[in-house]
Amino acid sequence: MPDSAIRPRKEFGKTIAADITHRLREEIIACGLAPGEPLRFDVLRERFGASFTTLREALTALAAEGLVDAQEQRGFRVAPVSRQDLVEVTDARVLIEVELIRRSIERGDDDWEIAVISTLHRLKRIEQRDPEHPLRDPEWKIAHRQFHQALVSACGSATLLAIRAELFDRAERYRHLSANFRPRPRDKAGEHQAIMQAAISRNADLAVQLIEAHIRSTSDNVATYAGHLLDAE
Amino acid sequence: MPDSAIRPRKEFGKTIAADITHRLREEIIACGLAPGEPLRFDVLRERFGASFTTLREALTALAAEGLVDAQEQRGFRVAPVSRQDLVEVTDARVLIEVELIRRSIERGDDDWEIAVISTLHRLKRIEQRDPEHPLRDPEWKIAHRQFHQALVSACGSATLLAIRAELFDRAERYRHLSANFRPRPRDKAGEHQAIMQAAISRNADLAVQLIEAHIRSTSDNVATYAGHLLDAE
DNA sequence: AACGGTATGATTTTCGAAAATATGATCTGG
DNA sequence: CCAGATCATATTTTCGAAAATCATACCGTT
Repeated sequence: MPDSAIRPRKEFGKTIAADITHRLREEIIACGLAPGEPLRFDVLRERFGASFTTLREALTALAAEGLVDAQEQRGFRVAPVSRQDLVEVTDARVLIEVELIRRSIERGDDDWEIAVISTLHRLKRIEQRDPEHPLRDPEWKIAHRQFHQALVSACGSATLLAIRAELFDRAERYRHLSANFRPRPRDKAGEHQAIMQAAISRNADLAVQLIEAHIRSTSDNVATYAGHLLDAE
Repeated sequence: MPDSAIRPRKEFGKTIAADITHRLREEIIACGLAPGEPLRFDVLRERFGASFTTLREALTALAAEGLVDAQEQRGFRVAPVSRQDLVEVTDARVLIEVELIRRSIERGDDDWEIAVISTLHRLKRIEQRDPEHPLRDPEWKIAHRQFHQALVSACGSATLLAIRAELFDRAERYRHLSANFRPRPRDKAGEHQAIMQAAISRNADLAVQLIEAHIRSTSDNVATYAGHLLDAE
């Protein structure tokens, strides 16, 4: 008999701290918490319904991921954004993602091909349904993330995948930052399609070239349309 | 008047949590806490003199760095070691360090050259003094770390430097693991000297080649002399 | 004896109060 | 009127007790 008739305290079998970490991460990436904004415990306590120490644990984890800035004895704040940081994240992503694509193309088996094709398929479906503002659609965000994840998933290095994931999150925050000012999304569907085809046909050089262009053009877009937000800090 | 006549509660103006994080990191790297060993709070509480939540915060931070393994609802343990992990860390280090050396050689100014030369000088001094078991000498460890840090310090990317630092720590733990079984340290002094010269003379290709060989041979050494520790887990 | 379920003890996880520290306002002497 | 010290308030940081969860030994049934 389910005596938890009142309500489930946490999302899923995890700890509350892990749950809060996840929710805070999403909120920071989506810029629901603005870059540089102070993260006061009273406010967080009310918003997330957890105690001081649990929140502190979550913030510490996010600080290690580069999404939160811990200022000793003076609390936490959302990691600030800057042109320099955007350039660094972009460069690091290119360096690592290019390497992982190469390895995945070399090592990927049938399951990998299936994952790449099916995640792209789902992404295109969602884009057809509502082609207007993809970043505002949580489903699109997840599908987009999963497609790029699938591309590199066969690289064979959990270590590099973890690093890649952190950089992807940091980059996604910048995309959100510019989403409100960008007039209209460019033709991402075509780019994704081309990347998929290059990967599946094991054309590593082409895939690498396309991925690098994809990452850099996204970054340029952010710099163009959110530039005024990057200098102010 | 120093009324803290009893004793200073923490290392330095930092928070206790940050201090514990630092001490725990050092201890794990030095294998004072063995790979895979459970990290029970009662034990840690006694050893480090901090409360549950403070320790929890430190462990969470180290989990994000890959030195601690967090098992939901079942506590923490020192991150296990394995051949696979050693290979991953080595590969990731080569990928990143090679890139950072290139950038540093391209961008490094006079101060960078001075830092490289002087950190190597100090390292050699310490090696002369006691050439036997360098890893057991805390001063050698610090000097060694600072030399390698100096080499890449001019790369211009704080993001990549942070990633590099984490990987360096994880690799250093493997070095400690094999230190007890390695008959005698190979000629690291010569290797460091050659790397320094290649860097200062701006011979990027040579420096990259030497660094890669340096990293890989260290890793091979670990696999050879600590192999029996890597399969057991 | 083997199996499944239950109670017991050990351990982790969470909480809110209390201590420590920073921030900001007020006062004093120059 | 300004600079520096002093106090009051706001906020973070730390603590140990209490709740939740997991591991294990025990017991009854087949």
